[in-house]
Amino acid sequence: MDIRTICLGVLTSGDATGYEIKKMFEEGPLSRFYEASYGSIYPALTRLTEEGLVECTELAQEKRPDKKIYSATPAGRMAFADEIVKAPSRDKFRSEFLVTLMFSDLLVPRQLARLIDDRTDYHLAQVRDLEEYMANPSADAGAGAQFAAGFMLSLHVAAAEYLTDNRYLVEGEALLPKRQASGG
Amino acid sequence: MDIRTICLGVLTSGDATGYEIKKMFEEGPLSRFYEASYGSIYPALTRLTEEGLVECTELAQEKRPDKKIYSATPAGRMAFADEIVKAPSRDKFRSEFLVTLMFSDLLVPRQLARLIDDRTDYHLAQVRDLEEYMANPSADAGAGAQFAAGFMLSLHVAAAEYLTDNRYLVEGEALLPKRQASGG
DNA sequence: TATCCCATGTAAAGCGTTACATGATTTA
DNA sequence: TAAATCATGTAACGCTTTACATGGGATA
Repeated sequence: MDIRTICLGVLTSGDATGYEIKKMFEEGPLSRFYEASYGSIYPALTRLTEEGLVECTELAQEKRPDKKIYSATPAGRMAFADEIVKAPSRDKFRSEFLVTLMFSDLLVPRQLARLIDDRTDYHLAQVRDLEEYMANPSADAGAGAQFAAGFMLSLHVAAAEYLTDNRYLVEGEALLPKRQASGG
Repeated sequence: MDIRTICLGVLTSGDATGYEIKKMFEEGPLSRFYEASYGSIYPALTRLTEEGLVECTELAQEKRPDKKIYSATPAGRMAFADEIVKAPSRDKFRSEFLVTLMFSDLLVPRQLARLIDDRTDYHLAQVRDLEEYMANPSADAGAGAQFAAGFMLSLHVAAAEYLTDNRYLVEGEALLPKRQASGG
């Protein structure tokens, strides 16, 4: 599913400008499992308009570019409904952190400890954010958004716990490479 | 970190052909958090060779293309060591599944149930695979590879559990949209 | 006899980001 | 006075996939 389709889906739930859609990719549940830049959002909206899947109402503003408010057309709603019933593709996950850990024997103990500390803090920060979100869900958040947020929350909890409980597996080796080799 | 750098890292741990490197991206721990096709691997190896970071020994074979065995040079090892100490970029995670769930009100209950069933099965299959890997680690697997596999295992366990325990949150709404709206 | 495994590689196309261009208003 | 917010958009570049090209041997 490309950014264009996600934009269409967002507009199916309510009118928005390109700027506001960018915000949704930066904050809120969507930001946890999708990213998009202006360079993909604005061209997507232009193309969706050309294809008749969304409509654009321009709102004149002084000292600023006109605000372009997009909304899904009936054709757009149908096109998105057709997309959403398709089987979703596999999750794409790419982790430089885990690659780095696979080669952690090239790091000195202090670097490795710092790496794992930082990553643990990151997951815990996500946990805090998501718990706050779950406690005070935004008004427009449906059951799906909350479910997705809860899903991500459980992953971040698991990640932080795993790192805390198992870091010794790599740190032990980093601390004692010579000793282990000669101690057998 | 691009595919080229990962290839260099793999060759730092042992000689391999392009075909074998592709296998590592399809099986083993690396496959759980990185993907790569021949179209990126072969050009990467060519470029690494041009830059003097890897060396190539051709092994003549009958009725098959010559096997090209690549190995990291001292310069390559140093270049990779420099890369690996850099702070890894944030994990990239993109989930069409979660996007679909955010719009689950557009699905009929049977479609939604099927979607969640399939995804739960997928995570449980990954759990089985990873548990088997952890029980019988391949000979070349270092502590880092096992740590990474354990990390992914804990994520898949958490995902499967979350789906099982919380699917009612979205399925309840899909089953009773009219009733809830009129039930005050 | 069909499919998978081995083994290499290229060209085109897709999808996206980054950096640039513009500029007033509010907040720290 | 520096930075963030609002607000749009384009062009160049980067990275990767997909599809193509080639073809024998082993396995089911």
